[in-house]
Amino acid sequence: MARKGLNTDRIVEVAAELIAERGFDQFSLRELADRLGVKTASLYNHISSLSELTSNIGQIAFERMAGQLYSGTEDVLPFDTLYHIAIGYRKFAKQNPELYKTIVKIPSTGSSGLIEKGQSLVHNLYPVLEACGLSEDDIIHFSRTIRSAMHGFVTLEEAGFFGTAVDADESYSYMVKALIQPLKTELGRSFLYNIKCKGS
Amino acid sequence: MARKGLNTDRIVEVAAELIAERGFDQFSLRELADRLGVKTASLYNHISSLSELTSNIGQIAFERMAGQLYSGTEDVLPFDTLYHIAIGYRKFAKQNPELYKTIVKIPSTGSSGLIEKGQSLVHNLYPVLEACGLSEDDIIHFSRTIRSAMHGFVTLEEAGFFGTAVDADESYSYMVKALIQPLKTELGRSFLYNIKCKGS
DNA sequence: ATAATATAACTAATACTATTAGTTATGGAG
DNA sequence: CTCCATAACTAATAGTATTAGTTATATTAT
Repeated sequence: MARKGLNTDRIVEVAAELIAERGFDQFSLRELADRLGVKTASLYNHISSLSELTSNIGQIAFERMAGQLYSGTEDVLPFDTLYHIAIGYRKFAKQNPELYKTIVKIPSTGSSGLIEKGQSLVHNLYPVLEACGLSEDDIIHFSRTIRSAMHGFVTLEEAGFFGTAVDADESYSYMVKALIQPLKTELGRSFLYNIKCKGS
Repeated sequence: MARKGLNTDRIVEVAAELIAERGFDQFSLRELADRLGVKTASLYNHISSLSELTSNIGQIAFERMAGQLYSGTEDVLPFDTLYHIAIGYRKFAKQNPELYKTIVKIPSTGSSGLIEKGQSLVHNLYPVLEACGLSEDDIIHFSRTIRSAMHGFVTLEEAGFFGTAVDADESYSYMVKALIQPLKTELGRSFLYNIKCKGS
């Protein structure tokens, strides 16, 4: 009964480790407790439920992603930040498929912490988009667009919805450029504004 | 012990109904069996496992979506098919959130039936894209791009990742046009080809 | 029409799951 | 050194999917 010095952070950390190793679908509190050298019920002194724990794991997944996305981002030319984020996003998802799956499969509790961390992933886009002369609303629209595209792509790819006939790397590159390229030229931006001014 | 005339199709149908009503996370074989007036174990005469059942539900979700997407698509001008599919996709996802969630949360078995039905959702795009003069590869790239964008958008929106400050309808409209509009003009298409010819 | 066979639905049991209540022992604060 | 909070425990509950084995029914062949 000696105390193991357990705390919430350590539990979340080891849980993430376990999910990364064995897969989200295989994860259970029993296995987690085993690895922590403790009985299952003891976890409840530090967490309130499995779904809360899952949400916390999703949050640290986002945090790690953000860390990886923004490391060495200072050297990079402002505009290339867009590409940097887009490429890094999929890279992380491919390197940590089970962790990313956790985000996808989180029960719909609408955890505000998770949502904030998810949104902050593309925060570095904003100054660049401002510099392009996009309005506040357009910045939101574009941000949602590229997040949707990135998230949708890695999700569909991981789930096997893309065939193998055509290289997925190329498709991703195509998609990212189709979204970003127009921002780079006066011509493309006028295109965007045109879109904005037209009715639905 | 009188036979209830049960079969796999009916089970899947009622399961989908149950998920639509009570939510994917609340779904269980017990509740399903109850509604079918049968004991849980009896279901196994018709299905082989829960995950197989879930995959089947995902398939009929895709089928219904395709049905809704392509109903009255003959009247529509060829090019507007693109918009028609994009708008219909999100419309279905919003009308059947729990059913769509099923697709998202399906265990990663890589069911080939599911994958085919998912891919066929955008099949009607192909002739239109061909008519635009896109190469075979570009058609695949574009198809993956718009599927990613649509799927990502409805998933993130449903999960609450978009704030309420800016209307999501507008964002979706923005996204769809940003992807499709370039195909409509010689200028935009040359833009696309340009993208294709450049290295990554 | 009757007998044989396949199988739908059943009961009962297994092995898991998360979660809660109540107990014991430990580490730190006063 | 004592008190108190609480970490870790044991034991139990209610739920899950799944399997094995039994019984009755419906269909098929004779």
